[in-house]
Amino acid sequence: MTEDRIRNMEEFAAVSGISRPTISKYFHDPTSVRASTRARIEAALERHEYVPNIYAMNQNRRLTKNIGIVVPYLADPFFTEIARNIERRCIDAGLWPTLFSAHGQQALENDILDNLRSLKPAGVLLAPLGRGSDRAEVEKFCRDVPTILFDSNIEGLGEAFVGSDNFSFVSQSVTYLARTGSPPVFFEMSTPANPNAKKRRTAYIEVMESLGLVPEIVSIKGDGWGFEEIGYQGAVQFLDQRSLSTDTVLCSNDRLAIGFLSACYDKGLRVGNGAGCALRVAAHDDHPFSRFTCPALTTVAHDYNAVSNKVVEMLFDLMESDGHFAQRTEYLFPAHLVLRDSA
Amino acid sequence: MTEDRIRNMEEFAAVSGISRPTISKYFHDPTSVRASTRARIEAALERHEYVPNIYAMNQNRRLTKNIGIVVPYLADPFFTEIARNIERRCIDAGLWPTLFSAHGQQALENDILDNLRSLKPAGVLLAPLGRGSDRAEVEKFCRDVPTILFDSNIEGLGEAFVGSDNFSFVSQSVTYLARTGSPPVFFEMSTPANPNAKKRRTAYIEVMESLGLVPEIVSIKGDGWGFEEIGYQGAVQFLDQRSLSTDTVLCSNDRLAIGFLSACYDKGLRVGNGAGCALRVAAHDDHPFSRFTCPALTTVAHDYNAVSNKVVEMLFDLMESDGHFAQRTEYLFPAHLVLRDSA
DNA sequence: GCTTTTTCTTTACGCGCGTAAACTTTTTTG
DNA sequence: CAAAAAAGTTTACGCGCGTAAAGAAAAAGC
Repeated sequence: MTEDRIRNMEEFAAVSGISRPTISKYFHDPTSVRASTRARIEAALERHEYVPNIYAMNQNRRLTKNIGIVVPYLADPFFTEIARNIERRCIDAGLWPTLFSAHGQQALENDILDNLRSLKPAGVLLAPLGRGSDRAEVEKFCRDVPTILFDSNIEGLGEAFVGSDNFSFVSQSVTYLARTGSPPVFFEMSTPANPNAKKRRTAYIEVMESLGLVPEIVSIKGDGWGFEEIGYQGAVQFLDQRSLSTDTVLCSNDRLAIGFLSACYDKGLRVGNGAGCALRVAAHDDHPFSRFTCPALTTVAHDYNAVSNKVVEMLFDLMESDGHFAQRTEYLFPAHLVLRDSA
Repeated sequence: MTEDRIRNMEEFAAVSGISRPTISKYFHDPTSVRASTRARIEAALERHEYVPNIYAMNQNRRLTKNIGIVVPYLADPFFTEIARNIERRCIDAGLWPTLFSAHGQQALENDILDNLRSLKPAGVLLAPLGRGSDRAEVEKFCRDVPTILFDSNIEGLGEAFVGSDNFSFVSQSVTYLARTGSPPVFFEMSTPANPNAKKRRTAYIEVMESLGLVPEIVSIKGDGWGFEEIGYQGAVQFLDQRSLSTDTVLCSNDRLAIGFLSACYDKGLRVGNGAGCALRVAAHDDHPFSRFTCPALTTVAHDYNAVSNKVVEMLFDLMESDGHFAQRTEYLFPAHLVLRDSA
């Protein structure tokens, strides 16, 4: 590697023997120049280390290669996992993804959308806070920036929505539980941050009734994103105050169940299927830690791969459609039951 | 809000009645202009929505307001938590933090450092993979970009290091365990990714010997960042093959302990202090989920706040010192014992 | 070999803002 | 209130690159 440091595209054009506009084309899309030219550029690239200045590149380009990924709460391994998948696919496609977390706060979500605007992203993948989102702000953002919603749907916003089918979750857990023992009560937060929770409640009622069973819901108080703690406290109350009408509990999501199981353990209640077990507990999401609860949690799993694949596929379509689809579409993926020891 | 959309600083200068260079100064630092001028600018800002183009801003500026935060594995809630703290403080200081995760992979860590270079960050806060890092690459990066290391120290790299004092962790856990029951065996991965693990092992030996006890270490195989699974498998082997010489296990970190406890549960071994308990288990880190293990995990906690405060403080110092300290300093914060039910 | 098509070169301008210099206005100071 | 200091205005140039237009060169087609 020669020692003369290349300062800009002009200089690099000089040492490579190719004109600057052609170099510019190359960096925009290497396949857009003739193979022989490409070879010469890449040869020069190995001799003289040079990287174009992103700021100068993005300044005039109508479309950058930036992709914004926004999740509501990164401390939840569920989102970390899905974000990781999406990030990787974007990188592989030559894009520049940036991950943001609203940390459960509306103000932060709004700030992120503001910042994102000035990043001039080619597309944004947004998993909104849900109930906690500032609908007007999100709506304004979606008008200005090509956005695909995932995980939490906000009716009518964004160019498309990709997520899991909440009915599929609940129908599988409920039918399994009802088939193998007493029908479940539904354990949830009374004011869930996430719209999926409401859909799961509705689905629970529907499925129970279709089985000729009487739905029974336990709604616990609690705000914020500390679901495990909320589940724990709720379980303590629930187990203390209540003569159980059934021995089967279906939690709205795994994180509530983690707290619930912890409370059961502390109270000396054995959870599981076998003899000597006082309770069965199941939930939804297949949280990365659910395999390590005591006992291991029976749950219904997202199709992580299908969802993240589809999100990215939609993103690419969107970029090719100039940032706008003729029609807003919703894609819902079915879930699958994961049997472990807790139910 | 008037409807004429402002396209650039020139136009905004016109409608606000202030010259463009002054407007430019204002956006660089609002306090650098006279209060009366600031008021006029901010009044105009409310009438005409205008945000300067970051790309054009950063193009010529010697120093951007970008801050890079790099962690080895974002799916570990420990890093999510500390990243959240740091992000918030940067935002409050008017900086522009961007979070990256190497997802446990060296190639990705290198990619991130490459990208970060072209972001021209004013500073980078780097928690390296550790053993998995490409030392040469990180070293080159640190020469070009003002970097502060945290969590994992790599000797000599970066302008400073901020982390927790591993000796403090281990001395507290070991002395507590030895005082209240049998001395602990040390349960760890044989080839830990993180340098902290090695320091904890050394500290364990040292503390045990200083108490006149014989150190005993169980090293389990396993690669990658799925510590819970590794801990689970390790525990299964350990519990099967081994006649326990002691009933007390000290895990190198909480995530291993989560797996360990899960295995104990599956094997019907009761963990805790009371009568009827077969084992005591403790660990280090105070992972956000440790409160919900069965039983709740006794552990030694990082001083999250002190660490993230110090990291950011160092970052600000670094920016004021033109990106370079005369001397590399290491700051180690003591940990504190968190007593729960597992030991 | 000649024409057509593709690719590259030359030339030129603009993006939105940073910033330096010289000058003017406003504020502070004694 | 005059002088000094501080803050603002005008003017001008540059950053590194995108990109359009016109012409030259190379590749492809027949």
